[in-house]
Amino acid sequence: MKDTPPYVLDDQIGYLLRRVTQRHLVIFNEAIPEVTTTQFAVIARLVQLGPLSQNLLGRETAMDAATIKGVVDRLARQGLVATTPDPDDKRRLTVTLTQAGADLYAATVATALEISDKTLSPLSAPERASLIDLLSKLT
Amino acid sequence: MKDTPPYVLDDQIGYLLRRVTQRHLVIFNEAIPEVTTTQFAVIARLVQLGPLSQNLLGRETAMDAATIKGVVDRLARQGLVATTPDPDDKRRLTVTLTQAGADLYAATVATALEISDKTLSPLSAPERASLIDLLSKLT
DNA sequence: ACATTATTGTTTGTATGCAAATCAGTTTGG
DNA sequence: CCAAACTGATTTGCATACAAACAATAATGT
Repeated sequence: MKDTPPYVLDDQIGYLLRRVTQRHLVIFNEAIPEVTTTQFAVIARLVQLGPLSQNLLGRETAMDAATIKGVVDRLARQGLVATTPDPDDKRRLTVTLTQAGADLYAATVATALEISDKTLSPLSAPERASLIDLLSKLT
Repeated sequence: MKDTPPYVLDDQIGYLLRRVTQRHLVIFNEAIPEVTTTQFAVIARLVQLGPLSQNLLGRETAMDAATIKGVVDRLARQGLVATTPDPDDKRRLTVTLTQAGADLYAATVATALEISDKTLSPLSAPERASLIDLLSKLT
């Protein structure tokens, strides 16, 4: 008859994820204060995939419809994206990157890579690759 | 002269952390709908450390003063913790686990461990240990 | 003793993030 | 064809999460 293992908060995957995320957000915000990590993810997807409907953009960036709406609204307020109605489907709202959005991406993408590097800086190169690989499997 | 590596959103540590966290929150919420992950972390710390001042409790659970206040308020509303003024330091608010809070912890801690397991279920045992170890280094 | 500094807690504002309800528009099956 | 099912977008409500400003209290140094 085995004992239940003790519950050590600091070793739980959820708690570790939260703390590492916190550290990453600080690093990101110091390096690119103009936008948040989620906003940058949206911009990166628009660069990669071109204009998308709002909900599809949300799915491509792992945000539900309510969340992506808020993010797109704030990006639009900053002039980084624009929304236009879709003539083929009157329900759809097409989200497009503006020139200002494209410029911001061009100006910050190298920094974004440095941010990822800095977040992983306590790890060796093989450890970094291993962590990315392991996290990818948990998606 | 080297090329800048391409920016692949899906390989960025921040994006992966967000997605894995999302998956974990779903698993947690299905298994223990009574409280959130952060609320459970607070309860676990109170079990481990006993009554603490609100801000110290926040530091022990990686939440700033504003965040821990909200979490404590919601736990108190559910009757899982209670707050009492500290006679020795009139600024301090001591947060104590109630009997209901202790009961909930006792009833759910085994499930909480299963949640961590389920979150890590796509990984082998050595991979799980490796991931926990790598994440711990990024705190 | 007392002015400076630090700490504790609160409040406001902004930004995710999800659930659930709702409305408009589109697709599909019989 | 047309009712039913589905999809896109919006809104509300709740729960983190942090920044900044504030008031009350405590600790510190001279």
